[in-house]
Amino acid sequence: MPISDCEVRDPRIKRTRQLLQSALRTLMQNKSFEEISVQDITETATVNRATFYDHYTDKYALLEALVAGSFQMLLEERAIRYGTCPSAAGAIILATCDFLTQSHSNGADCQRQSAFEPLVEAAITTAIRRVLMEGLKDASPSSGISPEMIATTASWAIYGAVKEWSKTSGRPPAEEVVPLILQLVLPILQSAGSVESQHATPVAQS
Amino acid sequence: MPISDCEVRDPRIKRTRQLLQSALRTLMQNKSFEEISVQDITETATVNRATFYDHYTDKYALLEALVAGSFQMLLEERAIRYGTCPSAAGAIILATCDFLTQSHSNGADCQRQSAFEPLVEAAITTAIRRVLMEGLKDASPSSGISPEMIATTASWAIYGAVKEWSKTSGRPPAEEVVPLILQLVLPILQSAGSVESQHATPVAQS
DNA sequence: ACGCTTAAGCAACATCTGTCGTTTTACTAT
DNA sequence: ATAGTAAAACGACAGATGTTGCTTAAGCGT
Repeated sequence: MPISDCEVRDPRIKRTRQLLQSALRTLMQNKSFEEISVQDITETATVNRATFYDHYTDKYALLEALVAGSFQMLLEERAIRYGTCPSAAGAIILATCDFLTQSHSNGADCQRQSAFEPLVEAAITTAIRRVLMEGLKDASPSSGISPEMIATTASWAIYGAVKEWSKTSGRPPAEEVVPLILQLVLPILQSAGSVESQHATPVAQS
Repeated sequence: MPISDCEVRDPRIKRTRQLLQSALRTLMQNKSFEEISVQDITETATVNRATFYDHYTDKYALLEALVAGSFQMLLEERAIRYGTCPSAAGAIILATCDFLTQSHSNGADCQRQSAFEPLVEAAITTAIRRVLMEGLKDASPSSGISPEMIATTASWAIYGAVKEWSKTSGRPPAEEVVPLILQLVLPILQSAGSVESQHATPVAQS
């Protein structure tokens, strides 16, 4: 039975999971995710196959953990916290752009891989939501909309927008779309009855 | 090689896919998706197992087709088109609410099913995006944001919001959240430089 | 009605999966 | 240091997967 991922004291567990995750990382540089078997993973990780199932229910769970961890780390590296204010939200959007383009160019062709992309999506939106919630937990729900609802909606909107951008062929650089996406997402965040958002904030550029 | 799904002339193909999809439907009333094997599906569909792979790469692809088709049908039943205006957007949100609660109560316990939910999400956002695009294709991109970007962002925001609502334990009835979600999503849609959206439209209820 | 085309049925295959029980080894607390 | 705890290795299992080559039969155009 897989134990929650962060509160791991035992170094053996940490080691094994690390091995499995980096093994998957390595393999995905050559094969597409769907072509990789649990056998492949445990083999290159030098871990017994049965041990794999002590940690993850299947390879999809491993992928989810890998992506969630990587993205979480990226956010922390950039010291992104309390994501409500425009600058923080912009930083989150930029990070998502970087992460997606990076894993897109990762050799793992993102053709029609039935279950691959949807899983990544879930991992990323969850991480974004977490950061946004930090910045919303002290906001009064003046609009009748719960902070959870706002955080979830905003996180999905961000991921959707970035995904749309990342799959555009002749896409502009990330720094250029970030303000555009921000323009779409800010109204959502400002629906939280925060201290200074009672006016409409039209953003009207151009 | 699975052929695109709607342009099917041959009645044999239509028949087989129908059998497979309704077989999955039936089985999901008792077992969770992860517990269902391709064997189970083909068995209850009275279709040869090898034939399954002539139509879908795996059971996840079948699920995706099933969900996409069902949701699409729901939208068409309600005659939802050109989803940009508030009333149409509200109808889309309500439909999503209904669809999610329905499939949630479907006996398929939505515990930690690694790849199940994420896949459903992809199918639904795609369908929502399609409807939204119909209403945006004639909107001038005055804000520098492409209609595709707006449609994608809005569709993800909608799905995220509805999902958050549907997993809330003591949730209000659907009719009650629709206007709230609408309030979050409308600003996105109105970022398209449509004919009559230059004013802020604050919606300010309560 | 007839023949061409193509889907579906069928059997068999190597491989992968998920699980179990047992043994061995590594960490933790005292 | 040592005993107790828990993870990892190992071998083996029934079952599911995805693919292949071949045969049967249903749909389509003439």
